[in-house]
Amino acid sequence: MRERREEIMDAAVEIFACKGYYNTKIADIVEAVGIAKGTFYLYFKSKKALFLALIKKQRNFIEEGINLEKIVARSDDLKSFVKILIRDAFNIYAGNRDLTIVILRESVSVNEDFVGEFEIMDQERTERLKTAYEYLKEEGYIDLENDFEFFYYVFVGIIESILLRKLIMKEQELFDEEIVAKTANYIEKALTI
Amino acid sequence: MRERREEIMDAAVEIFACKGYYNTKIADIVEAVGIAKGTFYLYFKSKKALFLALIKKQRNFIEEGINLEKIVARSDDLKSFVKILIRDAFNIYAGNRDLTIVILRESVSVNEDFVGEFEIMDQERTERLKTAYEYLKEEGYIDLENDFEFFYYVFVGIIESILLRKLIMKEQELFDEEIVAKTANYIEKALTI
Amino acid sequence: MRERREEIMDAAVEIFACKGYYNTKIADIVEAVGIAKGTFYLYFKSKKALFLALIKKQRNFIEEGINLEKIVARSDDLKSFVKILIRDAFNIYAGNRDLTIVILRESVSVNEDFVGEFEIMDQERTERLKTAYEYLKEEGYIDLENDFEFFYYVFVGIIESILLRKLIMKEQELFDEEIVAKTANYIEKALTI
Amino acid sequence: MRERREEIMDAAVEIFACKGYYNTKIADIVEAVGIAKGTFYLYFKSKKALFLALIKKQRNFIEEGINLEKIVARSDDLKSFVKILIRDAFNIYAGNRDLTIVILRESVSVNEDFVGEFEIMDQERTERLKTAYEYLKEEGYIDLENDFEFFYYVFVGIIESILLRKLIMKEQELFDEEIVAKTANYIEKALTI
DNA sequence: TATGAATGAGGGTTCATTCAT
DNA sequence: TATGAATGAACCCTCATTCAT
Repeated sequence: MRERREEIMDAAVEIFACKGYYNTKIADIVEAVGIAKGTFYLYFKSKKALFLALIKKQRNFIEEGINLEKIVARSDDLKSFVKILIRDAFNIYAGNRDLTIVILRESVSVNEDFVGEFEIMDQERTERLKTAYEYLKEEGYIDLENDFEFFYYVFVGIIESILLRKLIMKEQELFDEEIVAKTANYIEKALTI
Repeated sequence: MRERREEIMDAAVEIFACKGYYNTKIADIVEAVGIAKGTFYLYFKSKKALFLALIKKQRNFIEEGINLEKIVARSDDLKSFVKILIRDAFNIYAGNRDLTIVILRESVSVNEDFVGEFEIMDQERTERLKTAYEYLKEEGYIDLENDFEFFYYVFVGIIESILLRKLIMKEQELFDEEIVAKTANYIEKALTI
Repeated sequence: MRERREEIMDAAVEIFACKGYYNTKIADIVEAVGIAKGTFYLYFKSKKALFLALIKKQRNFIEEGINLEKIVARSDDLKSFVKILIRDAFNIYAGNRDLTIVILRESVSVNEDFVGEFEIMDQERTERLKTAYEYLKEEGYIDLENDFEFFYYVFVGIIESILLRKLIMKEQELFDEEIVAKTANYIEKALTI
Repeated sequence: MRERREEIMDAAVEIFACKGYYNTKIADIVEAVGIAKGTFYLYFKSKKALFLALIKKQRNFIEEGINLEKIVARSDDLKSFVKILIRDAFNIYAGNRDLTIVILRESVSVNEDFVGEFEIMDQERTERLKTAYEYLKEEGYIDLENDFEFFYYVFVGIIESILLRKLIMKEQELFDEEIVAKTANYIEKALTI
């Protein structure tokens, strides 16, 4: 049954989002799912393996949800590019609210077991941003003076800051078009000479 | 002996920064300090109490290190205000690198026991930023359109993003004047119409 | 299907011989046989029952393979008697190498559940040796001074010592005629005045 | 406190001797000693580490208790040599009855974790026996025809057989001089042409 | 103030066994 | 007869905290 594995991951995500990785016990998860402890270990080798599966899941969501080529095709200036990118990103996050919270939180925290995975996630993000950055520079949308390092800080910083507040506040309408527009606007201004 | 308490906090900060709160054992801390386990509990009621003391310490550093009135007095436009504020902030963080790492990480993570404290820290920061925001608006440095929510996102997001990368990368020259200038520049642009 | 039961026992013996009773999981056995876990329990009430069946099997091998009356009929002095007995014994063991290893090992080890069975096995062996001992004494092949206790120690000790080394070393030609002759020779000397 | 460690080892040996390694729980041991579970782990890293310590202990007993040079000095023919050697060996075993049982049993059983240690023990025994064998051959006490392999089988087999029965039967007077004399006698006869 | 041996609740994991299909 | 997902008791081990010295 493939569903059971999903069920466990869903329950785990919810609890992890609420209590964090360390404060979540296997007992909590299996109770939430309504299965016995042993059953958990039919689907995951360990608590750690479960978490790694969650990281993988989020990576997949991002990989599937963010297609830079499409964004490029649809955009014709910095503002529209940023807007589309942010809209896509927010859609992924809003569609996986708890998972996003979990990954965001634990990636900042420290855990030897996951550090490697989170580094890979960050590298992938850096790659994506680098591609975007090169595109924007080539098109003349941003100036040569702009350095990638700060391009990254501005993008990642502002978005993560918003995520952290919005997701955790459990607001209903996370990311309506107004938020998207505003976010895009601020980022665009920061990146324009 | 007040020093012994400081000694413990210093050792704890160093280890927390490296291994995180949950992976740090009291045994690690007392070994680093060179005292017995029992001694630890003469100075701190519990591991939790130690961490709360660290949060308090960081709050004090910030409260002492950031004096908005002085910044206001020294600045005469948006750029100079932001620059001074950021320089002050970076000075505090660079001067307490490990503590900053610890607080930054654990504040994003979740722990029922500290959630309240971190909320207070965030409120204090919000107050400070609000004060700054009001000042800048009154002076006409930023436009009425600007809403505080995004003012906060831009400020906090960009700075925390930089902190996270710079502090953890263990770069030697964390925050030289060039970084300060650049950071101020990007933030200023984001906040200008 | 009687064969399925045999199949399980054969697979179990092989794994028990390699990993020991406690380190062998039902999962290992059913995987080796290529059946489902549930199927195992159609043929054996429990892991313990499986092992008891193996003990029984070895008892049968020995009972069928060692016929003292025949040995008596074929022998005409101590040396020939011992030689035939040992040849027969070694033939049984070499023909059921893994089973012999398993029984030998676990009989020395302790397990409440099997202690009774192993005691019966030992009693049967003691009976056989006693019969042999009486015969040899009657025939005047060994002297009255010889006490049965040591007769047993010499026989059982030397043979088990050889078994333990030879079986486990996985030598190809376990028990050729030379080994038989030598073993018989040493035992015979020990038992002769 | 060095005594506490000894206390745990003593209790463990007694229970291991009775129930075997796998059927002995840490809970059994700490209950016997009258300490809490956590205390056990102050003295031993794990159950496995405890057992390794027991193996080490037995190796030390043997190393201290069997001094071939002294035995050589005291003996003037095969019989006296064997007798002294056996007396010394039996003294060690009788003086550490339970430990001897435990080691004897588990060395025959299989456990990946200890296999290496038991191989070392066997090598040491083989060394000792080889030394004895060479000495006896040089002195002309045993004939050149005698091969070491069977010398080992006779010695080790007979003694272990006796040990297994005598120790486990919990007879009071394990190894009086009569047993020693008899054992020596049988072994000597087996090894004489 | 300082010690460090002792505690024991609690967590992750294993695995023989069951049972609905 | 055959399956294999599900079970849960039981086990090893950790670690924050205590307390007699």
